[in-house]
Amino acid sequence: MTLTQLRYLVAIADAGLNITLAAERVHATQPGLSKQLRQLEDELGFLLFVRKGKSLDAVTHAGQHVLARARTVLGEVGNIRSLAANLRNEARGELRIATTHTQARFALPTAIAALNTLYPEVSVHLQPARDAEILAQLEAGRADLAVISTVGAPPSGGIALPAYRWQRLIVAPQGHPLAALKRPLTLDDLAAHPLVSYDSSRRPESSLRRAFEAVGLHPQIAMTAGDADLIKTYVRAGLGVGVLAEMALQAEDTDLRRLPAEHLLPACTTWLVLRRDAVLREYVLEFIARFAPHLDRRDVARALADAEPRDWPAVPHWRERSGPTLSVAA
Amino acid sequence: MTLTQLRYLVAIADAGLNITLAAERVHATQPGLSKQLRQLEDELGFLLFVRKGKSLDAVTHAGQHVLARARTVLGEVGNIRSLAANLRNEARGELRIATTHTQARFALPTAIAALNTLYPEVSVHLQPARDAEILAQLEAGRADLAVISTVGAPPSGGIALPAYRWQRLIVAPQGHPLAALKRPLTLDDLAAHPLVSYDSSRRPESSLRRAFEAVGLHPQIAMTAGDADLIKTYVRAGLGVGVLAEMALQAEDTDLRRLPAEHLLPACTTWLVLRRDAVLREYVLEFIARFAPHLDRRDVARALADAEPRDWPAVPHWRERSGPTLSVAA
DNA sequence: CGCGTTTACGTCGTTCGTAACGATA
DNA sequence: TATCGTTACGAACGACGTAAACGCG
Repeated sequence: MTLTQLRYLVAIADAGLNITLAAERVHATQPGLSKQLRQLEDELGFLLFVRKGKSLDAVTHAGQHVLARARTVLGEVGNIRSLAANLRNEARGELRIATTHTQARFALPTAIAALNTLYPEVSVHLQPARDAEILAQLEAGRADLAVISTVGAPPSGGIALPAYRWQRLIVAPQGHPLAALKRPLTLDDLAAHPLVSYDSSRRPESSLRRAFEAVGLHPQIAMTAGDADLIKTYVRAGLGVGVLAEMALQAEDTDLRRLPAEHLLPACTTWLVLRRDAVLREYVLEFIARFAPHLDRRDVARALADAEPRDWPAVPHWRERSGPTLSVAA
Repeated sequence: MTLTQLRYLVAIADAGLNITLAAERVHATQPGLSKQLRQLEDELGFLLFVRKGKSLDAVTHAGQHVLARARTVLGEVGNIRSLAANLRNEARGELRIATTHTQARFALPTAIAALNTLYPEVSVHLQPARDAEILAQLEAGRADLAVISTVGAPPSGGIALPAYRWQRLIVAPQGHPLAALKRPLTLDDLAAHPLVSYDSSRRPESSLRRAFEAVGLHPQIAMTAGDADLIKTYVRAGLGVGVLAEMALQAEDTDLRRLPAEHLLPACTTWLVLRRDAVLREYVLEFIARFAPHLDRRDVARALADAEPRDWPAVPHWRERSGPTLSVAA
């Protein structure tokens, strides 16, 4: 068993059992991977993949276990490398962030821009994914950092640092009946119109649905998208009333009427999630400091060491996020 | 970085920084280890050991971290190998048990003998150590299993399975004043005589000392040993009154008078401690089933998966440990 | 017929052991 | 002087890439 074999193994798994694709990703040739895989299987004495003809068809049950172990092995090897790179003050590296489209588009840019000026040799890789996949990406080692939002408790499966809190906004095109309301919006008002919101509100446990169901209402969700820009587009097209994150409404969206919904929908918290036992490169700490400036660097280090959540300083609201970091944006 | 390099690295650390000794243990040559170590250091870009002249003098601060990571890497690689060996129904293997002399001498033999008849090709390796070291051995991966006793809570740092409970006995030579007592023994009686007991009772937190100090007494400990046989020998020689585990007094010790001490000293629990996330070979589960027959095999598997202690069935007392397994002894 | 995997083969790099050297106590 | 680590060298192994063959859709 060699580290190369394990690396090839997870590359094949991550490439969807396509050896040729996996070979490209690890900068090696396809026969090389095939051979190493076979050797590993020979040494272990059982098949890691089920073959259908010549192709790989599925991961064996035993293969699942081996894969999981292999991932932690490679993770720890990566940790050793990070440790070394930190000691060496190595400026190059990469930062893979798994997150939602909303965060990537509206919340992360300033912090990433700031990071880029400080560490121009660090290549940032944003991996947009659906909520459920984000933490899986993190745990599988395909991301160094996850940025994800919840309504209540922090996400489990990693070390969660609270970044900021935010509210949802209701947006309607000018001239829409709701836009002309003189009184505060109610859930009944909303339930009377088709809604346009995020894909995640399709899930029955979504906080949007639950807010309605708590008072016996059933929202009519006309359409969902993963992307706030799409939501805004369809709201403009008159498809319905938009429900989206306040970060997603920018200064130039003057044609949309923004209706506060703090009194209707619970606040969300956006979390930075790190793998347990991960050694972070210096620039990752720098990024965290930019993205969540209210967190003391030592608090972050402690959270990583203790591997247990602790009491954090008050989490700022999105609107309160201070100017200095914002002005760094290119 | 290769697995070989990491294996050599921890071998050198475990050999007390003696490369020659480490080379023997990994069945390789000394120049080979030297070279691999240097290559690893070159790749990481810093020294793992501080050199004094040509010899290794200490582990670098960074080296400590790398060592810890390397151990978990090798542990996971071992887990993969165990997984494979289990699937293959491999009968060969080794079982390294870190434990105290008392357990090794009086509690483990029947279970080990039973294991040996079932799995003659498994070589059992007993590693006697002092209490504090035992769990360290386990966590460093130098043992597969720890057997250790506590008075109260289970030991932390691994998954603890309760094996059995036991009491301490007071032993005195025939003719000793205490041996002639007609009434139950008191702590005052004991405090009046020099005691001979285990090394662990030297520690101020030892349950023996605390039992005395709770009533304002200070025992006079004449001598300690790690070894019950030594304690018995010195009790016979008249050095003092012995305080030892009930398992240590056997049928042939007719010349010693045994005085119950349940009412004076708290009961002890002996635990089987496993590493978290360890893949156990089949024969280890078999051994556990022999040594702690009251534990359901599925409970053990669950405890390993959940990694959290749960409620165990009633833990038997040493005297109640059933006959069937005892009769298997060779 | 194209895509993807396996097989075959030649080259290169690396590891490993032996042997000699060097330093340290 | 004995012990332990380093350097040097040669042999053998193993990994890798190229090229061709094989199956499958």
